[in-house]
This record gives sequence, C-alpha cells and structure tokens, in this order.
Amino acid sequence: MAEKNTKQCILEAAERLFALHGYHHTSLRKITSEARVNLAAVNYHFGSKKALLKAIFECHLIPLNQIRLEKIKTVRDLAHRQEKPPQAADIIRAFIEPTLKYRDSKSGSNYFITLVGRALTEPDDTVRTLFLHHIEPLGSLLFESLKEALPDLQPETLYWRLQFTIGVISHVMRTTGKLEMVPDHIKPHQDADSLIEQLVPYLTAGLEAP
Amino acid sequence: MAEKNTKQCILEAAERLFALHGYHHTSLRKITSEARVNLAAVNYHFGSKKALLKAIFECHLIPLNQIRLEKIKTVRDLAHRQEKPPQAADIIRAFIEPTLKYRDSKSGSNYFITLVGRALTEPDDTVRTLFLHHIEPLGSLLFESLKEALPDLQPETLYWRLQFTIGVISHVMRTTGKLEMVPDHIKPHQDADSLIEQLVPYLTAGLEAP
DNA sequence: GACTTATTCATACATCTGTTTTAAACGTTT
DNA sequence: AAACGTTTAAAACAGATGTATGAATAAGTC
Repeated sequence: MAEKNTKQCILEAAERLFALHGYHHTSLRKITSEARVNLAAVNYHFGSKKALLKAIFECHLIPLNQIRLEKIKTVRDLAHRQEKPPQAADIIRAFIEPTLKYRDSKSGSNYFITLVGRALTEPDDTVRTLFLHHIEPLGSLLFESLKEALPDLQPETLYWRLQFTIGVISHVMRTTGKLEMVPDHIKPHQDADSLIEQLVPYLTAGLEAP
Repeated sequence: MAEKNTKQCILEAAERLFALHGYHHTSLRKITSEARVNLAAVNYHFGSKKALLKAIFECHLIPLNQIRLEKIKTVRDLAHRQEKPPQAADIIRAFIEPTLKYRDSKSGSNYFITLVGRALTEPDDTVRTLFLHHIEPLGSLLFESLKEALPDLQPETLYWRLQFTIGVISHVMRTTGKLEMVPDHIKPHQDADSLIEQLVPYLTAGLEAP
C-alpha cells in the first residue's frame, strides 16, 4: 500500500505520528519507517522536517478554515439581514461542526484534527507559530461575531470566554480515542455528532453566563 | 544564589523549564546550567530525569491535592448537613481557587501550576501517567460531588462536561503570561482573583446548561 | 590530627537527532 | 536511445541527549 505515492505516504505517516506523539517527539526515521520509504525521501520531497509540517498544515488547514469562515459569515449575514444579533449557539456550531466532522470527510485526515488540537500545547514555537498564522483571521471573526451576539459582555470578559472556549475545543480535539479518568460503567460516545450535541449547549451556556 | 542548596536549585530550575518548555524539550544540561550546578548532580541527587520529575510532582501535588480535597469535601459536607444538594458553583470554586492561588502561596512554586497544566498534553506517557496517578482521587470526588449537585444530568453528559471543565482549567493553567490572539486594545487581567471571577460563572453555566 | 562519608567536578559513553552526500536503480517522456 | 525526475540504499556528518565513571574536594566524625 505504500508504493503508490511516496510523497503522500510520508504525509499520512507524519500526520499520524505528529498527532499521536507531537512534532518534536516524532523523528524522521519513525516517519519514513512507518511510511516504508527511504529516510532521504523527506528531505528530497519537502526540504526539511519543518517544511513537512508546513505542508501538512497547508494541505488541511486552508480548506478547513475556508469552510469555517464561510459558515460563520453565513450565520452573521443571515442575522444582519434580519436586523437581529446572531445567536451565540449558531456561531459556536458553525465553528465546531466542520472541525469535528473533518475526520470523516472525504478529503479529511483521521489524525489532522488531533494534530491541530496539539498545536497550542507544543513546547516550542515551530508548531504554534505556524498554527497561529493560519488561525488568526478565524479568531478575529469569531471575536467580532460573538461581540455582536453578546453585546452586553465586557470586552475583557468576552476575550476570556473565547479563550475558555478554545480550551474546551482543543482539549476535545486532542483526546481522541484515549479517554482518561472515565468513571466505571460509562462508555461515552465519541463520534462527531454526539460530541457536537454535548459541546454546543455547554459552550453556549458558558458564553451567555450571567 | 545557587550555592545554598544544590538539590533545591535543581528542583526550582527544573520546575521552571519543565513548565515553560515541557518535560521532553528540557534537557538536563539546560537544567543544571540554569541551576548553576554540575550535570551529574541530577543523577546523584535524584537518580534520573524521570525521578526528578517525580520529586517535583510529589513535592507540590500532594499538599495541593490535600487542600483541594478538603475544600471540596467541606462544601459537600456542609450541603449534606443542610440536607440540600451542593451548589456546582461552590464545588468549582473549591477546586480552582487553591489551584490558581497556589502560585502566590508561601510554599507554592511560580511555575508548577503551568507544569500541571501541561501534564495532560505532553507527548509521551511519562508525565501524563505520573499526573493521572496523583489526580485520580480528586477526579472521582469531583465527579461524585457534581453528580449530587446536578442530579438531573445523564452520567455521560456529566462526564463530558467534567472533561470540558478540565479542558478549560488546564488551558488557563498553561497560558500564563504569554497570552495569544489578544484583540488590540484589550489588556486582560491575569491575576488569580480576576481569573477566578471569570472562570466560576463560565464553568458553572456550562455545567448547569439545559 | 586521621578517617569516613557526602558531594562536586570534568569527562566519556552510547544512542538518537536532522541533514547531507554518494551511488546506483527505476519509470516516464522526449 | 537518451534525458529526466524519482526512489532506494548505505553511510556519514555534527550536534544533542540521558547516563555512568572516577578522581577531586568538602563536610562530618572519631
């Protein structure tokens, strides 16, 4: 299965290993070994380990962010046309639905979402800086949209609540498969739809808290 | 300042560097260099890098968990004596107040809380396993207490909302000092008291969401 | 004082890291 | 057939890593 496309095999193996063990904890030898290609192939096709990471991010994050931007803009424009403020629940859903469903989409990777969830927690700047560069317009749009949805909130309070929201979502994105501290006799559903229905009320209530 | 106690100097330097750059991304040479001690001192005093991490955790997490357990039990016992369910807000506050104020306490370390916030996100098992071992009783108590506070919640929903809560708190613990994606002209307060007043309403509303 | 123990020091070891180089093969296109 | 981009193989590089060693020094005890 590895012989069809060296470049693609490297990308998939790297996505998986970066997601499972982080960028720094994954060596090129582990990647090329899992991808069943030669060690030198990474530097031949991508130039460096960092450029490989960059390729993964650009391959997935650009289309995903495109979808998320459009969905949030749609919610906002619809509300504007009705001359009402947008609903926080709709904004939240427009953000997390494409995110959590990206795993199952045709162009999606099984592991990329986990990798993104890791991005803000990586120890060094390589991953975080790259991620922040891609996510910045989305963060601004989210902040502005939620400001319209929650006009009575102090800017600082809104900022913190958006930070808390990011904390929840990135935590969920990271904990894929390996649930921890699960009380006995509970087998939580982890599919995208169940998670979304758990997340939307929680996040909305937090944002709209008194 | 380094000559007073080699062991203590290593502990403090390691706490700081582990917190700022993660366990794996921090080498013994960086630690001993910052602590102004010899490289071999770590293995002499602690035995290994892993044992050094263990010492840091035991030094701080045992007393901190003691305080958090007691505070939550106090809230629960008080409610039991009044034959009422405990308030989710009180439980949350009993958990996060000692946590965020630990930085400023006399026995507290400036960086240990950040290190704990990292624990669940570290790429390999060393840190996470060690942390989970220490946190398990607290997680159980939190779950049971919140079950009493929110008796109408499905166990799975409660589980997820507790996970989301952990996601928020660990995210906040990690982002100390270096705020990201801050909109212009906002200078959020980061002191423990301000954060607690932001967190309690947010987390409570999420837990009590319809 | 002498002796024992605890600590510090410089150094060495084996391993792993990302990267580069050399060479030889393979497939496709011109 | 020749030229080209691609892939594999094997090796080496310079640097970083956790750990171990043995000698030198400090501290404590008789």
